[in-house]
Amino acid sequence: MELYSLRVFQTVATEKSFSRAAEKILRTQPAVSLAIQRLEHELKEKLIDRSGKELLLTDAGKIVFDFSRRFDHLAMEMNIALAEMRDNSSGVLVVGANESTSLYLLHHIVNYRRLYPKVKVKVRRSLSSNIPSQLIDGELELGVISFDPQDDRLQAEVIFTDHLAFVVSPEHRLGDRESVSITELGE
Amino acid sequence: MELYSLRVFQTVATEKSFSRAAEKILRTQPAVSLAIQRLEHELKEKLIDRSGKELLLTDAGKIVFDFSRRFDHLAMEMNIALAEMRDNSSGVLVVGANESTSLYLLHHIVNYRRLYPKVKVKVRRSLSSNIPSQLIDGELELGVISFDPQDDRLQAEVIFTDHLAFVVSPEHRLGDRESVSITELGE
DNA sequence: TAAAAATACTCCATAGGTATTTTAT
DNA sequence: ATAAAATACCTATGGAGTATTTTTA
Repeated sequence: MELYSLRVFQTVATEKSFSRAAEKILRTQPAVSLAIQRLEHELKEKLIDRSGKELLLTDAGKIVFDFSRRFDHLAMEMNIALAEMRDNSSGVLVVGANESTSLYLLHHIVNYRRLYPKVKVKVRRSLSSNIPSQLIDGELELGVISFDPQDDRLQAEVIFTDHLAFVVSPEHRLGDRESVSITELGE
Repeated sequence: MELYSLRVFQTVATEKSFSRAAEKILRTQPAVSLAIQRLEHELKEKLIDRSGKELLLTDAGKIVFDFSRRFDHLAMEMNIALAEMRDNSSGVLVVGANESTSLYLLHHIVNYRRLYPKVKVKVRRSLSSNIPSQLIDGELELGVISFDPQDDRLQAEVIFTDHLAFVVSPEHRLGDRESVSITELGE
């Protein structure tokens, strides 16, 4: 059973006429007749009493009429729910990143836009060290950095893991070392 | 938007796969793909995120999924309501009538059966004068008589009005009368 | 590379239209 | 006799199938 048949039936019931209903839903009278017959056949119930002077609903017809209105209401409710959602899902998402990290961001933006095509994504070029404070200030919604921000007002998630190779001349002070820590490089 | 599309979407969402959903609803995978695309196009909302490893619903998808279940429940409720009604509308209707009144009954039986094809109508041939007491006893549901039963345990409704012509020889005692009352005939 | 989904195309079922008949008042 | 609904028949839209390509992990 489909919503369209119920809407046809609902129109016939309210208009109390097949031909007026047909006019209202922009169909011909035979199309309406057949739609009602199909619905009656599907539900295995006569819905309309065509015998009397004015068109009347059978007991089953009254039940179906009642439910067809409830189906309509539900459809309307759904549209409202979707409309409300749209107001919150269309807008701008500002992401902070710098030249090196934005490379790893691209793939995620592609995925995000598939999900929310209505949201405009803005990538703001920003000094890595400034990104945490900009997030806290609300200037950015998301930021990409290559260190742990260590701030419990922020939530961090690893999106990419990279390997850094340290290349140096054999004459250099660290030239014969197997591995070097980041802090040693800072010295 | 039709219930079928919602059911297809619901199946895809629960199965988390287009092909498994197709199998379940006895359709091919492309048919399911297109049905979802039509629904998305109609609602102007992406419903399913196909990018990730596992199939996920978008925000709109979650809303539609929720409503599709409510639509299902409503359809089920309607079927239950109709089933309950059927229990009360199938049975036997016993009508009492005699030879002369049953003539006028036929048309009403035809109409009644159009309304309630499941009810068996039995016409019991009965002496007119016995019908009121049989109705009171519950042996009959309805009776057709040609006089007012004058009993407040019974409800009477005129279903036909007839004219009786009195035909008599001109030699007869009442031969020259313009009109004759029923009581005079009884004398 | 393998799976799952999307696309291309073809076909056919069925909803809807036109013309007409039947029914009811 | 008239108005409304049902029926007959035909057409065409669009949903579903098969075959294939594209995508993504």
